[in-house]
Amino acid sequence: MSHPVPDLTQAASPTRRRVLDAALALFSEQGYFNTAIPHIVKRSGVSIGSIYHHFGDKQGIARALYADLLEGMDGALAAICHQIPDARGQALAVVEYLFEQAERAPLATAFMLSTRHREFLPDEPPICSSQPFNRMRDIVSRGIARGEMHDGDPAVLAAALFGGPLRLVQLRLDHILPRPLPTYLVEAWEAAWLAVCNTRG
Amino acid sequence: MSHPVPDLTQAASPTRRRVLDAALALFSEQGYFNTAIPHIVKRSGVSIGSIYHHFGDKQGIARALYADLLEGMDGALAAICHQIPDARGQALAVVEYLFEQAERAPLATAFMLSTRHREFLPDEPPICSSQPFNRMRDIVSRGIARGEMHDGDPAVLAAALFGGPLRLVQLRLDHILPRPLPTYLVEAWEAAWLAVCNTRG
DNA sequence: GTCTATACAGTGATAGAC
DNA sequence: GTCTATCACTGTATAGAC
Repeated sequence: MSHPVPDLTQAASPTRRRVLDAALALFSEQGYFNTAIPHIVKRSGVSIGSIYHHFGDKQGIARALYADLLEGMDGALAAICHQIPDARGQALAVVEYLFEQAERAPLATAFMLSTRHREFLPDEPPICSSQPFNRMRDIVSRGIARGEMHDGDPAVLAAALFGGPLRLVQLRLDHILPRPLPTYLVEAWEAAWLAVCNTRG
Repeated sequence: MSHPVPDLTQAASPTRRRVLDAALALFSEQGYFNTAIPHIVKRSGVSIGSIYHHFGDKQGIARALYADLLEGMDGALAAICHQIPDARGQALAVVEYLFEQAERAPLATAFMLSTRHREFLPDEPPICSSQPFNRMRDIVSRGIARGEMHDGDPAVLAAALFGGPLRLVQLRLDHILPRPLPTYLVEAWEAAWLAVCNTRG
C-alpha cells in the first residue's frame, strides 16, 4: 500500500543534490537570470565542470529542479486524494499542505508557485496544466458531481476555492503576512469553502 | 471635479512612448531578461543612443513602464472608489475593470500582475504594497466596518475576495481559459462575494 | 535629441588533464 | 566523475559626431 519508491531518477548522487539545493536557493532569492553558473559553483562547492557533466547546460539545472519539486508536490496531493474520500476534505487537506509546505520549504514553494518558468524553460508546459494542478481541478469536478459543491464551470470554481489560499501563500512568501500561514488556516478555509459549497446540502 | 491632468510626467514625448510600447510588448511576451536593448531598438525604431538618453539604463525603461501602468491602474480604481458608495459595488466594479482590462490590454495587465518585478527592479517596493492594491484592501476594510462583509482579518478577506478573480485573470493571460473574461464575470463574482459577505445582512 | 560605432564586462559553455 | 583554464560571444553602456 505504501510507495517507498527509492528514487527512480538518478537524484541520489550527492553532488547532484548539492547543486540542486544551491540552485534552488539562488533561483528563489534572486531569480534564474540573476544567477550565474559561478554563483552556483561557489554556493554548492561543486566545480563548473561537474555541473555541466550532470546537467548539460544551465536550463538543465532548472529543468531537473522543476521536475524534482513537481514530483514531490504531486506525490503529496496524490496521497491526500487517496486517503480522503470527500472533496471537501481533500480540498482542505490540500490547502493545509500548501500552508505547511510554504513554511517548511519556502524556497521550494516560491520556485513552484511564484516563478514564470516559461521565461527560462520555454519547452515546459505551463504549470497550470501540470499534474498537481490537474488534481486540484479534479477535486473540484468531483465535488460538483458529488453535490458537495454547487454547479458551475470547474475552472471558475477551482479558482474561487484555491485562489484565496494561494494568494495568501504568495503574500507570505513575499514577507507581507506577519504570522505563519497555518495560523490563518481556519479563517482562510472558511471563506474559501463558502465560495463554492452547495447551500442546498 | 474631473481630472484631465495633462501628463505631469514627461510621458508625452513621442519617442518615449514608442520605446515604452515596444518594451511592454517584448517584456510581456518574452520577459525582461530575454529582451536585449537591440530588440527594443528594432521594434521601436528608436536608436540605442536615444533610448539611453531618455531612460539612462535598461532598468530605467522598466521603471518608467511600471510607474506608467501603476498610475493608470490607480486612476481607474480611484475613480471607482469615488463614484460608488458601497464596498460591494466597489469590489464588483474592480473585478469588472480587471476582467475588461485583461482583454483590452493583455500585455499591460500581464506586466502588472504576472511579473516578478523585484528581479529586475530591486529598489521598487513589492506590488502588493502599491497604491492599487492598497485600495483593494481599503475596500475590504470599509466593507467590514460597514457590516457588508463579515468580520475577520482584512488581508485574509481581501485574498478571499480578489484571489479567485485574479487567478482567473492569470489563467486567461496564460491562454488557459477559452472565453473572454467578462463572460465569467457573474459566476466568478458570485463565488467571490459568497466568501466574504455578511450572512446576517 | 538623435544617431553610429565601439568599448568592455560578464556569461554560458568547452577542452582536456587527472 | 571531478577539476582548472580558457574560449567565444552576447549584451549593456558610452563616446562623440551631427
